[in-house]
Parts: sequence; structure tokens; C-alpha cells
Amino acid sequence: MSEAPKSLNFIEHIIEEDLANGFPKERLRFRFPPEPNGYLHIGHASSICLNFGLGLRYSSPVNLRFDDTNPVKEEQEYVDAIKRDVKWLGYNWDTERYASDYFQQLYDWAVQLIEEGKAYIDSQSSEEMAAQKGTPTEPGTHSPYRNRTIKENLELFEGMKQGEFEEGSHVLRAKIDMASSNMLMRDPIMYRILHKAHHRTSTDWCIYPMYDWTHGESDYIEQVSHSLCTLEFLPHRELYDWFLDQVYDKTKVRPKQREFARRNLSHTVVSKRKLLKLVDEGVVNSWDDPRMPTISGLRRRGYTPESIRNFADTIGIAKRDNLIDVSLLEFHVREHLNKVAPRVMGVLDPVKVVITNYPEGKEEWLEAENNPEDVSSGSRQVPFSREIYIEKDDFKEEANRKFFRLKLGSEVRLKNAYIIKANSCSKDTDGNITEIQCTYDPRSKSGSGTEESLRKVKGTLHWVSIKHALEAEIRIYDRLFLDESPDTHKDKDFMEFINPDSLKVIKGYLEPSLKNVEIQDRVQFQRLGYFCVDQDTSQGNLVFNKTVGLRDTWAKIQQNN
RNA sequence: UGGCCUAUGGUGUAAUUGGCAACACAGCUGGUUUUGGUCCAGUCGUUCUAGGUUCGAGUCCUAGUAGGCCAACCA
Repeated sequence: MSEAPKSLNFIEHIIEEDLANGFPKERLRFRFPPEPNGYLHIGHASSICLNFGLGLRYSSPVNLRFDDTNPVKEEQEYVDAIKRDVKWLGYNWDTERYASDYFQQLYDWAVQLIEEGKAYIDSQSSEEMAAQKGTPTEPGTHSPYRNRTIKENLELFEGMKQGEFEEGSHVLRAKIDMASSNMLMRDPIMYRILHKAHHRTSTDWCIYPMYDWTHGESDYIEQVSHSLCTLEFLPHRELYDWFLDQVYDKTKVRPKQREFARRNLSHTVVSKRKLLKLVDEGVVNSWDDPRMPTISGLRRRGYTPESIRNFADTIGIAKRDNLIDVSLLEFHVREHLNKVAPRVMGVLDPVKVVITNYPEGKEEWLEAENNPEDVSSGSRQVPFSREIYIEKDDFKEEANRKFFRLKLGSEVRLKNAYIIKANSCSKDTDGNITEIQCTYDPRSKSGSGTEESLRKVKGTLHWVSIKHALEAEIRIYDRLFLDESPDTHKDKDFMEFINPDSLKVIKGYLEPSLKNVEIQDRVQFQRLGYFCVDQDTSQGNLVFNKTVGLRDTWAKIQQNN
């Protein structure tokens, strides 16, 4: 077996360089560190695939670590959803960790910093501290509390921990440099008082560590070798390193933070706050609404884990701003579903066809291939009868040579069945076609091997026998936003670009083999697209979500005319 | 009136670290096909600008330009 030489992304280059410089491969360790304050989305999928992909590549453990330092926003529900989504994507974490597991260690280290004169209690309001912080172009000024005695600091910190103070009355700050060009180094807050129960530690603590103080130390505790995050954390790196310096023991692995650019997907938003707004304002029905770019939404839409992993792999990882066209994601789901989704026939916008020379009351069960891409998938039987539905779009009274479908006076193949010829049609008073009268060639039955069955006719249509058809609710989705990058307009809110027609619910008529489908089953409605059984399906009420349409060359030809 | 990051086809990412700019998607043209799907073949098109170093620059240096990030008791 030869493996195609795959080029490395810049993170892999860094790791290779570290290994070349003597870092032991067995000490490589990664982590995926979500905050349990919302659902995972396609952007997280990229990060998950990066970290777990590195774990697979180097046979290294990857921890799932919940960054749960803010009980105001975090909930167990999100922890459960995140675990479900990571598993569904196909990854196994080494150990499940929580930053809250480290609260005691973090506290002890904080005490140590105070004792070393590197941290102090500030007792000003957040407004006062903000005023002293300066601006990116002007240095800050020192807090009047900056030079409290170590003893006083220790007593106050202990008091904070014991719950003696109100929220907002005191914070612990690192004593670094109020004149630093990096705003994060201007005496950052390490702890704040929050009289709020935590989803894991309950009321054990009423002081909670801030992100910067927690994250790097957690990496260190877990001995994560490469701590990967998005680019907006780049300025945090200096502080990450500073905090690490305070506790670092040279015999241990020193975690290295490196930053990559967040992946942006066109025609959507990927920010928990914005996604939450879509849910709260009823633009979508839930976090797992199939229009949402959340992992759970994509799953419900019919996306496969493989397709998402391949997508993440293809878009790669880099440091520049990007806007990835959603059509690339669609390509990957088509690519996978083409191989695995059974083919079935369903008519979504029906018009009745009567085959006038087919005996009334007669029915035949015809053999239909389940998937031409997978011979092992076998075949099934579909019923044929005198009255069938075809798509309205598949018939025109007159059309030019490019129209490979049914028109008066010409022939077309019914998939898996017979060649029919349209002779006439009926219309209602508004001129809408209500019925097409055809005749069929009884010797042209698919697979019969007769000369007539082998005739080449230009078009092949899908169809469904009216008498046998299953009615189903079909949910057709379109992109949620009309603009390719709705949240990057300076003067317009992303909500202004919402596509009012992102969901269309219609009734479809399906072949009877679909009677016993299960939730999440994925199929291809031939010539239309890929569809997935929605969880709203119940006894006698079939609901399908459209995952994505087939590539549609005909639509393109029409558009260009 | 600051600091930091980034710049390669329409999109995303590569380039053996200074040595013929490539892969995928999208587009276009043909072929196959009982899905206008799939598949196959072909084609289009790229190093932000100006200098510099070098036999040789996408890669290194300088300046410029453009975009992004940074002043939450969020992560």
C-alpha cells in the first residue's frame, strides 16, 4: 500500500519542526476545548477535525476539555450536546476533562503568585479599572490598590473565596505592566466573584478564574503539547506564556499556543451569539433546525460525518481571512451520499399521466436497482399501473430539441419501466395542465432484453404509481441568508439578510418501498436530490428533509438562455 | 496617534524551506449513461504594489497598499 504524499499545513510543519528538534513524539498531546455555552457548529467541526486529526496522525491522545469557568452562561445540556456531536463526527477523546476540575490547583497557584508579589486584589469598579486601562495608543495607569501588602492581599483573597464579599467588590489581578503595548498585559483580571452555582462544582466556589488564567494552566496540567486556537487569541499568547512562566517546571512539557484563522462559511453565520439570536427570534425552529450550520442541524439535514470530515480536510487550515463557499460543503455531501444513498423515486410537483393503452386495474411490480454505484445494494420492486405521477417540469406541450423530456408526439423512458409517448393533454379553465394522455410500448419493459427495451430514447423520467404512492411531507431548504457574508457589513445587521424563503414545505408522492424507513435514513430521490427522514416522522406521517439537490446541468442550461 | 497578524486563479489550500506555481471546488468543451446524476477526457485561469539581495524570489529584506485583531469582572 502506497500512501499519497499529503502536504502539511502550517500547524503540522510546526509539530514536525518540534519533533526534528528533539521533542519526543510520545509526548505529543492535543485537546479540543469548547465552552459549554452553546451548540457546536461547522466552525468547531474544523477545529475538532484539526485536533483529533493530529491525534490520529501522530497516534497521540486528544482530550475533550470543557472550558467551564463562567457559570453564568454554561449548562450541562450543552456539555451533553457537545459530547454527542464530537462522537457523531467519529472521534474518540482520550479523557474527558473540565477546567473546573482544576479550580483548587488554580487557586493554590494564585495564592503563590500573591505571595510572590505578582498578583493583587483590586477593589475598584470595573468602570474605574477600564478608565485606568488606557487605550491601544496610550499606556494605562496604576490602580491605587496595586501596592497593597502581601498580607492584605492574602486576607482579601481568602475572604473572596469564603464568600464574604459581594459580586464586583474585588478582583484578583496579575501585576504585570500597565504600559504594555499589549492591552492584555495591563494587569489582567485572574479571578472575579460570582455568587452563582456551577453545573459541576455547584456552590463550592464563589470566585471563578478568568479564561487567560485558566486555559494555559489547564493545558499545562494536562500536559498538552500544542494548544491550538483561533487567531483572535493571538494577543493572548504573551499572557498565556507569562502565566505559564509562573508555574512551569522544566521537567514537564511546556504547552505551546498556536493560532489559526477561523473558517467562515458563505451564506451563514457561525457565532454562538448570532445563532442563538436566530433561535430566540424564531427565524429557525431550534438549534438543530436543518438550516442551521450547527453540527446537530447538519446532522438533521442529512449530512454525514464523513462528508463533514472530508470538507474540513479539503479546506485545510491557515492564517488568512477566508470565506468558504457553501457549495464546497455541498459537494462533499453529494460525493458521499452518491456512494451510499439508496435510489428511490418520488414526485414532488406532480402532474397526472394516464397510459390509455394500459389495462385498467392491472398492476405490475418492476425491478429497480437500489444504487448503480454499489452493486451489492441489490434491487427492489416498484409498482406500475395505468395512472402515474410525473413532475410538472418534465412535460411541455412543445419544446425544442434540447428538452430531453416528455412533449406531445414524442417518447420518453420511464425509469425502470416502459417507453411512453405523449398524445394529448387536458387543461383546467386557467390553462394549467391537469392530465397527460400517453400510450406505452408493452415490449419496451426495462430489463426484459427485447429489442424494444434496448431502444435509445433521449430522456428518462422518474414517476410513481398514483394508486400505490405514499404521501409525505417534504421540507425543502434554501440558504438562510441571501448575502454571502451577512455579518461583515459595517452598516447593516446580519438579520437584514435573512432569506424569507429558506423553508418550503410541500407534499410529495413516494414509491411504497419507503413505508418502513427510519429516522435519519438517507435516500436519493432520483433526478432530484438527497433526502433524509426527519425526526418529526411518526406513524402514518412521513417527513423528509432535503439535504441537497443533485447537480443540475439542465437548470444551468435554462438559466443561460 | 500605537502594537500585532495576514496577502498565491472566481473560492479554499499547497509548493521538497531560495530552484519548472500545483491539488480540490466552481466554470467551460466533449464522451459514456435507463438519473440532464455518477464516471471519463480535455480546457480556462494565480503569486497585492514598488524597490532591493541573488545565477535564480511566491518564499528573504525595505517601503507602501489592502484586510483583520487588540481597551468584557466573556471564552
